[in-house]
Amino acid sequence: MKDSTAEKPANIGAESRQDAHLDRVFHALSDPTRRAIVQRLSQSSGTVSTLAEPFDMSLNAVSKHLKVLEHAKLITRDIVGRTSVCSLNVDPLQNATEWITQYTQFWTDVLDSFESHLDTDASENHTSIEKDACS
Amino acid sequence: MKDSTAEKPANIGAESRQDAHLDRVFHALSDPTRRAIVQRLSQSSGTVSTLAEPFDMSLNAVSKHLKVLEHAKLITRDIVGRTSVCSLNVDPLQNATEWITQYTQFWTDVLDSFESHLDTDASENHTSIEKDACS
DNA sequence: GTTATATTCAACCAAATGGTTTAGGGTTTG
DNA sequence: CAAACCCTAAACCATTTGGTTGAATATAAC
Repeated sequence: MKDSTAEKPANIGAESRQDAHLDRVFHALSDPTRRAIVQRLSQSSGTVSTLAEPFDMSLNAVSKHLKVLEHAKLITRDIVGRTSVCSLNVDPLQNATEWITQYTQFWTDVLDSFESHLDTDASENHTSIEKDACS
Repeated sequence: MKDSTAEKPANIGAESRQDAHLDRVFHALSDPTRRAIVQRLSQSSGTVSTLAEPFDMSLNAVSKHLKVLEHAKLITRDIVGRTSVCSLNVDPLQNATEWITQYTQFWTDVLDSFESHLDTDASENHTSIEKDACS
């Protein structure tokens, strides 16, 4: 249901460009301050000091967080006068969800068909996967 | 479709349990080795040595990665004999996508209606958001 | 031109991360 | 029992991270 020719099995341990970008995106989202900034920017663009204002930390710290987000291409900057206006870019967020749903969707599909197949059983934990362990 | 009363605006900088869990999930996914493990586990459960085999690193390193995934509740372990069988748990993955799509979905909706509103214009960059900068 | 404002850069620091090696605890197997 | 096997624990190391402070740069305002 996906590509089957373009994806080389690849020696695990070699890291593609795409992978490196996902690294940065997920890492950027792994910090509560940065997630709050993304949240905030989803409503409107903002300058650095505007974005820094709600947080109990130095402006420089927020500036660094913004640089992390920028490096992950989650935000773009627009320098206007002496201010730097940051805007959200949702592309990497969609890449991230695509990566995740590749696996969640698979399992929800499988489990849906599984449950509809024996539609009277009460499965107490239908999210942990046991399948065939180490064939 | 979700809670709307339970979410307090919260002093930014205070971190809820939910947030701390998202921290761990996103952090867990920010490493290519761990993502490869998740990928691998989405097909079948596996023992630690089975999971470690494709990687060019010590077993202990993989063991640590698994502990990170376990701490993020992305995997569960089932100790059988002297082996530890790891299985994927998709719940946190769904939490992560829910958090992300909260913002991507908003914008794709907005931009969809925007584009359908002036349905002849060619917008060259409809993913970077500029809106009202620092009202 | 001087001063205030907005932001970045650089140096520094403690703590966490990702890896290693060595040792140890259970569990099978001979 | 002894030896091999699977895995975790602990100590160690280099690098990164997330924060600080202080100086530097550039624009705006006076």
